[in-house]
Amino acid sequence: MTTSSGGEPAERTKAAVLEDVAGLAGVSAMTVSRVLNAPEKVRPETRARVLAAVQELGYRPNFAARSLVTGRSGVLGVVSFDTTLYGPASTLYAIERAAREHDYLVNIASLEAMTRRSIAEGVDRLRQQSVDGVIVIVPHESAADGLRDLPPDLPVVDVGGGERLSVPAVAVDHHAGAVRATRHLLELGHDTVHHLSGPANWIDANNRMQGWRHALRGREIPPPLAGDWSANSGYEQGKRLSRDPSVTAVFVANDPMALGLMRAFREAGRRVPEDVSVVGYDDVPEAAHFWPPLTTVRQNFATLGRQAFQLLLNRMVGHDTSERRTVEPELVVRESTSRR
Amino acid sequence: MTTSSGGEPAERTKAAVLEDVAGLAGVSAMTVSRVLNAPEKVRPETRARVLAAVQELGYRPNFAARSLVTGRSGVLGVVSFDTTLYGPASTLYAIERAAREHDYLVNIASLEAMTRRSIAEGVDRLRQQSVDGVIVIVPHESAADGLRDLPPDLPVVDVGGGERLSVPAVAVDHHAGAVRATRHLLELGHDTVHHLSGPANWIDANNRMQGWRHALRGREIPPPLAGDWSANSGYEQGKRLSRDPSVTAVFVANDPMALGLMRAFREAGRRVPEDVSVVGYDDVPEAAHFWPPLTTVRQNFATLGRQAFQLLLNRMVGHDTSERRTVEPELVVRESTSRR
DNA sequence: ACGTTTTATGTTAGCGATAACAGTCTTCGC
DNA sequence: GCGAAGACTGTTATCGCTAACATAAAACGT
Repeated sequence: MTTSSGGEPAERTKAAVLEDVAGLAGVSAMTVSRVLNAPEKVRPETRARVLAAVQELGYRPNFAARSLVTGRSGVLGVVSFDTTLYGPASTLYAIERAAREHDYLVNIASLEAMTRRSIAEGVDRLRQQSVDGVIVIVPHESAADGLRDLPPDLPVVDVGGGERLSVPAVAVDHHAGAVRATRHLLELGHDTVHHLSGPANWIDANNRMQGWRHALRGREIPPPLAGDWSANSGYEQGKRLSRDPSVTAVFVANDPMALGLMRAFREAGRRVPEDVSVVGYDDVPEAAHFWPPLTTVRQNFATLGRQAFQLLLNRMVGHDTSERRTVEPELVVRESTSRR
Repeated sequence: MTTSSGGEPAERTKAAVLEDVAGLAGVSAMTVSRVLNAPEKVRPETRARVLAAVQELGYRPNFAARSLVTGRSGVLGVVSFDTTLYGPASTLYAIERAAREHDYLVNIASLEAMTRRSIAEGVDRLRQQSVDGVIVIVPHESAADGLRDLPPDLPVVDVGGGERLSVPAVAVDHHAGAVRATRHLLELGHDTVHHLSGPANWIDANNRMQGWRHALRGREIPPPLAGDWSANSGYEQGKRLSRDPSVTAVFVANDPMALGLMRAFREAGRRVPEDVSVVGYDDVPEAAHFWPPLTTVRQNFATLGRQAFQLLLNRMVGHDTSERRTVEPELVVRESTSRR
């Protein structure tokens, strides 16, 4: 496999390396390296010659070698739970785009479970591949713990992972979002608002529930139900809720569950929004076409992702801010809510 | 935490390297390397000592160094267009899981556009980071071209990228899926079936359209409409279609568009399924809770992703098969279709 | 003109790991 | 009991690149 002593220059057998380019251009390897990394330090003339050689040989720098000597890899990692869910998927996508603009590649590590262990393990997997930094998208209580004892030398940024984090973080202000959703229903004249929450220990679920509670202060607060984010769980809990004739308004913690819930109500003969108003959360692209079109709370995942990347970039160049940024969600009123 | 072995100088300043571990364990670096890569070649006793040293120093192998010498990186790349769409997201997720089981990490490169250029560029981005192989998820006509002139040394597998590909590929048999969907409607007594297709030049869209055409042989084939996969486009085209009273059955190329279309029909006073039957495609998790619950064609993205990874693994160990595997979709009958 | 800076390129020395070969030290056959 | 095979462990020699220093050539000031 090695270039045996053959007197002829080995053709396209092995990928060209720096030395080959240097030879062809009649310069030293170092000069080639400079052309690639700091072109302004090389005379235009030489540069052109080198570039031509690069072109001719189809040379591509060996990433591992460069990484070995510079200590940077140009890759950043994203640890996420279920990249199939709308939120994480959108965030990931935004991160990837932001990263690309800065010439970073993105490595993903999705988690089997959301436990302290598995988060640490995910970060570790990435770290072994020497990523330059990690963004963690784990909207679960366990995130805070999982991030507690990380190697301090690895820049980490969290997305949507709760309050008391030891690292820079970006999050959507779900409390505010929930308050807006709930107030909207109250302002329509409903005496109280029921709540279908997300699964226990999910940060988003908790924050939204707290926001709902907060907005309901001074009123009767009905016991919340919990789903698992799926339309199916919304349907199941919806069937239960639809048996209670006093229910006139429901704030559902995400859109798919709202969809399921509305179906259950409809099947039970309760019209939305005439008999009961429903507000969702997320504003998935389909929400505007649910039946009826869903009033919901829009999260700007693109901004979230971009901000996360920015924060990570800051951390990577040294700024040791433990900054925490917040993205405001927005209520989108459509036709699933109406005056009492 | 760290061992409280006081008095030791220069702790936790630099990450430990092989040599450090070797020193602590009283062996050579090579032996440490062996313990990590071929434990059976080291006496249990020594192995234990080394492992203890690894533990104590919190040693992690330097990926770049290893990669430089072995020529393998343990990373594979996925080139995809829009990882926000249900299909690609699910496929990506499945690939990631399969990869993890085999200790591979996944690098993603999403594309700005689907052109030959941009695909080549995406593969290139990944290649520069020396991925061991690439899976391309680009369900567009341009994929075939984009994959034509790839470096032959890089293992590449395609997912859902059309017929005449120069690389191993996995794909869902959309033709069959569309035939099933269309036949289902015909069997329910509809004279013909209208079609709302995906955007031009998307492989899936074309295949489904062809399947639909095929199933309609010998009958009047109404001119198909085209959307852009979004619920919104389904709504717009639905409005148009709902004005034609002769329409009694529609096969829609994906579920979100079907959702939008059903909304349009409903708003136009045409009941689904009493007046018009609708079949979607994808079976997104929400489809069962649309109103009415959507009859659709289920694609098994998990299988698709797993197979893609398998194929890539084969190619990476040398098997130069240009194998092409097919995954069969399945019709799921729910309540959006009924007898004429 | 001359030393001094500036600019352009070359040299040397690793980065941290593993492959390949080279020793030791056992173990074993007869 | 002694050479040979085997089991472990150690010694180089890279892998491809870039930091840091060294050198040669050009530009500059007075």
